[in-house]
Amino acid sequence: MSTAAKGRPKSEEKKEAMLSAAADLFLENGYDGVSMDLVADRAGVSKQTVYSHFGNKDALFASCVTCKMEEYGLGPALLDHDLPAREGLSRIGQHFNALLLSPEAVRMKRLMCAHAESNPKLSELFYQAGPAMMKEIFADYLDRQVARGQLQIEDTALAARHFLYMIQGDAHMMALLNISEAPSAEETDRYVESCVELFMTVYGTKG
Amino acid sequence: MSTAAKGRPKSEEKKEAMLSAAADLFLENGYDGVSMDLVADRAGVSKQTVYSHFGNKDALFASCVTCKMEEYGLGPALLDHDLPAREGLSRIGQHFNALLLSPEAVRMKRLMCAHAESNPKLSELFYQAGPAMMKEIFADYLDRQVARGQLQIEDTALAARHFLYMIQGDAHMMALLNISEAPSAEETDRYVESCVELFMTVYGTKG
DNA sequence: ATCACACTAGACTGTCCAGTCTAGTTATTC
DNA sequence: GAATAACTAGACTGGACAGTCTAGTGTGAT
Repeated sequence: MSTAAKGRPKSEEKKEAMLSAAADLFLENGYDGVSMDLVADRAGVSKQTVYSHFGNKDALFASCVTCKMEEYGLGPALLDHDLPAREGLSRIGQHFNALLLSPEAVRMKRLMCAHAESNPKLSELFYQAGPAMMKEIFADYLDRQVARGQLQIEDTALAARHFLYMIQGDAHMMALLNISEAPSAEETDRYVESCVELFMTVYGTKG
Repeated sequence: MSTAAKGRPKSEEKKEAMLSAAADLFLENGYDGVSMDLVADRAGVSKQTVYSHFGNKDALFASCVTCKMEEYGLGPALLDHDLPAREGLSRIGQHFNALLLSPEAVRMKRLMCAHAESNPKLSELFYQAGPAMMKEIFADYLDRQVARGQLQIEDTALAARHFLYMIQGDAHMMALLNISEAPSAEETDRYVESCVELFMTVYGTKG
């Protein structure tokens, strides 16, 4: 039963170097823009080693995505349930926005869109670990605020979508499309605040 | 001055066949997934003719995008300025949503995202002719409704963003990522209506 | 009729790249 | 120290494909 393990074991260190190099390259240059030779080179490893660990390019790509998704999973500690709703929403909105606009997240989304047709499993993975997860976490937050009497919402899942999708707005679209004169951080902040305002008008408790 | 035009002129018909074939192929298979041989074949034309009309693959791609963008430009006739605001918004929202979810629009956006880094000119073209145009048209619509006393809005450009980006929501994200169990048409309709409702709560004139 | 150019069919070049193979080296276990 | 398997360096195969070239055939303007 005990794992036999005769001979030299595969190096976990090298595996990580390969994953990290490959992820960087894929995010920067896209799937087609990266050759296995380049990955091997960048990871300081021979090509054969890449194949011995991952089998083929597709599998390497999939491993990179899975790995990145696990990294992202650790992020939802930024909810402060005890703040007044308006401040809490504002903080969440700003953080969420910053996450969406980070170069890595933007590149990841581009990559997932590009291969959604040819590789729907990966884009589904991305959707579940990203947008769907965020939606769920935020809906829970809203539930708590309703319980605290800070908000008045019938369907918190629906309200969560209203808020999260509204907040993405122009800034996200422009980042995704790499538009040159993107709105400044201040403009984006102000937009987020306007969304919070709007949300509170609709879902805030009166008085 | 008059265009000299000696010899046989280039066939406009063939040019259109090439553009149409290439656009279909690019939208279906992405830039890297299409070879010039395939385009020539599909257009019923020899490869040399493709090169003689477009010079190289990049230029062909650019022509396809420009062409598609011109097609899309003709769409904003669906605004009925005389309807009550609630019905008008509902209609616009539904149309806008249907447009965003059409397979062609989804593929175009994927393509533009994928090449936003390597070809920002094209994605900018897309942004201007697509989202930016829509935003402008819709803000104008809101201005009119404010003038008619149907809505009460300080900043119509801001309100337009609120509405249009909120409305995209999950359905658009899932279409882009090719998620298998997309929401049904009824669910999406209901979501759009909920956005209209929310918008009217904030920006509708009382009583 | 003739010039000029578009067009065709297909061969060809050069490059890139996924994936394999080889021969030798190094680390790990028993 | 012998067996085993990971690893390296680099050559190699085979296929795809952008772009060019050639030689010949339409086709429209003057």
